[in-house]
Amino acid sequence: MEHPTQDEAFAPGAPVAVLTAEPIDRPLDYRAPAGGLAVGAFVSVPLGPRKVLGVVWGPGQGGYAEEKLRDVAGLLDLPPMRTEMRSFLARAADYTLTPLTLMLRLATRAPGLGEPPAARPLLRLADAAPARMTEARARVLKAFEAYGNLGFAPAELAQLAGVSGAVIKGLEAQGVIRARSSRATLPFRRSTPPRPAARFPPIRPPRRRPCASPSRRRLSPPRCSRASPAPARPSLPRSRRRGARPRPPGARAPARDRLSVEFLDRVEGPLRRAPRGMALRRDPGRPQAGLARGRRRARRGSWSGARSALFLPFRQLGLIVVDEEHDGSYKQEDGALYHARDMAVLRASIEGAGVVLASATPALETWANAEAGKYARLDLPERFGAAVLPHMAAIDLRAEEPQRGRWISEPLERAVTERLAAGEQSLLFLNRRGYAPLTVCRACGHQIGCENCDARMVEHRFRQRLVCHQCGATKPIPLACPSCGVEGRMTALGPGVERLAEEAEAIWPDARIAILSSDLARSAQALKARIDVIAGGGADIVIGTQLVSKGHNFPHLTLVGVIDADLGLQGGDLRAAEKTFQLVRQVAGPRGARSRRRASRLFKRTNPTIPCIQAILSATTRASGARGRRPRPGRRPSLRAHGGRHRHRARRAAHLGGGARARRGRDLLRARDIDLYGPAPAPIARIRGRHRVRLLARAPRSAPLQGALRAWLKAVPVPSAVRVTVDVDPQSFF
DNA sequence: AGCACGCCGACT
DNA sequence: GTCGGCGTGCTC
Repeated sequence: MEHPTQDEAFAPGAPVAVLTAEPIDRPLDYRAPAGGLAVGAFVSVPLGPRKVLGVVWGPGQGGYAEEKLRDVAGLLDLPPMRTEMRSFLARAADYTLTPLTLMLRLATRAPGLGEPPAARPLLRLADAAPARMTEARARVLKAFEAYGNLGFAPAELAQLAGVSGAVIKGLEAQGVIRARSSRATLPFRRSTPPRPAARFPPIRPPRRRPCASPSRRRLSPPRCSRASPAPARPSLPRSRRRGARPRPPGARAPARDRLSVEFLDRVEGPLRRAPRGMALRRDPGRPQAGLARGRRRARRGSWSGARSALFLPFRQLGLIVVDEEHDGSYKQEDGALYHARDMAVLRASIEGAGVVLASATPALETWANAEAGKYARLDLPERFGAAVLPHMAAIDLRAEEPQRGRWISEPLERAVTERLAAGEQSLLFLNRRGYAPLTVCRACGHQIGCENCDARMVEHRFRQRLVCHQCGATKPIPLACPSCGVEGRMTALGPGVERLAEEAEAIWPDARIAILSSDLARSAQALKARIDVIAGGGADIVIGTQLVSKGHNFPHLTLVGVIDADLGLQGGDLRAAEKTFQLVRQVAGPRGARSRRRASRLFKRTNPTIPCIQAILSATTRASGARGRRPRPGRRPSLRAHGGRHRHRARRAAHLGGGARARRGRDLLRARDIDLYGPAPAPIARIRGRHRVRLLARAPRSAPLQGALRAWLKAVPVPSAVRVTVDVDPQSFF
């Protein structure tokens, strides 16, 4: 959608298009109130029985009976959304094929904007049984069984149980579930205290300003006013200047003293024009406090934050730093499927700002962009974080296969024993939570799966339960086979970190062994504390999942053993190799610099000749593992269809790929050089009881991908119950 | 997010 | 026929 200029204004009574943050994928028309409106203004508008937040997006679109238009309810006391931000949201929505309203929601979710999340009490199970039991009601009760009677928001409960809101409402009306305000007493589901109720900004009466230009406030001068700031000074985020976060020795953020002249040249230009900066950090994985502060600060200066910081209303943005740009948590995986790194690049280009993508292990696409000359590559001076390059070796399991039921091979065992003797720390990395990924009956071969998902249940020995890693459902470990009834033959197959720890305890009974796995901590804080203790030398052998790579520094670590690194490389996930490479580098990378020890890494795998492993082993420069591994694959958007819980709908979802109209859709893509594969059942064809299929497209880099996909979505007969989501650049192909 | 509508199967 | 239960679509 074209944007009018910021100065565009609308007379009282004129139809204006207002974009709300509601799930309607276009702006709705309203009448400008007395006093008129400027484009970009934050307004409150009536929608059905409610009043919702919106942004004036342009002149009325028409197409809706003009006499039915309702009036804009009020003008919010906020600076209007700038043209750059509107344009950013529109282009981001366009690029990711996300409804524009969803993008607006991201930009307005910060506290201090938008409606207060109604402090509605949470629903808990009461003692009453429903008068009539139905399939849907049983699912709700089961959800309580699986997750505990913790209290859920209505929508949350509906989602967990896989039912519509109507079911929840019905049960509530019968007194089977009851609302009780207990938000604050929940032990760890919610880490934030209840929020104050009144957060809706006061609505001021419309101003008498007929068609004048919108309020162009004078900003108070920035607090640290320097004519020509050096990049590391006012431009870098406050948290960093405060030194709130200790930086690992291999830090990759621009450090003032060490930046190359070239870097200064490139960065100073934009900063001189617009001396404000934003730094994106990896997502901490829990709700961000302080976004309201971020909003206020962003208008005047700099801010650092996770993905959500992308949508803060900076003015005069000069530089965006994306720290650890390769990190997977920059990819938002539900709702709007965007990659924060790419959106940072987009935003910077709209704002005329510079971007620094910082990483010791760049993502493939970043590497390619640098190779292609689209990005300038800046290598930090070698001595900066220059660890002695760690020694790496592959263990060929064809020769060194451990005994059945064991996963620590001879050479790895010897290496760990050596480290133990030297008083150094070892890490055994295995990306599988729990004790064993598979529980089978030795009598009949039956495997225990989740009832709601087509996934196998994972044994968690500490919890003494089987857990579904897709939906979280749990059940006790059965003694007798649920299929054939034979007792005592249920067997745990395959390794998880818990089982690996068991093996390690048997081998090294005197060593201090610690497991680092996200499900073994009660809260994010507890987890952090635990990691700190372990990293500080509290364990001799650390057994961990990918959690260990999340930016933690293990100064005593000198050995990393990757258990079954090859498993991830042979699955359907084409990025697995890249991820493994990055992970190992992150964990054992230049961080050893401080201790000046040589870190060695051992790959335990069956076939060390696979190119990725070769690349990792021969890595002599920071990113060479990414070099020359395979030709650029072009772009591979993934399309997923959720068919709902009914099998016939799932089947209809699957027919997205067949039929006459679908064939026309396929031709439409092929005409633009885009191939469509599938549909195939998703690797886990059912999650939470919902069936899913997936299609994979392959497009050359030059193809007009978004337009083609949009046309395809229009041409293909998508049944109403089927939801299709498109991920333009998926991180994994699931 | 909340409500109205209309479909469907169970019961009168 | 009717009614309760449920998913779906609409909201300017």
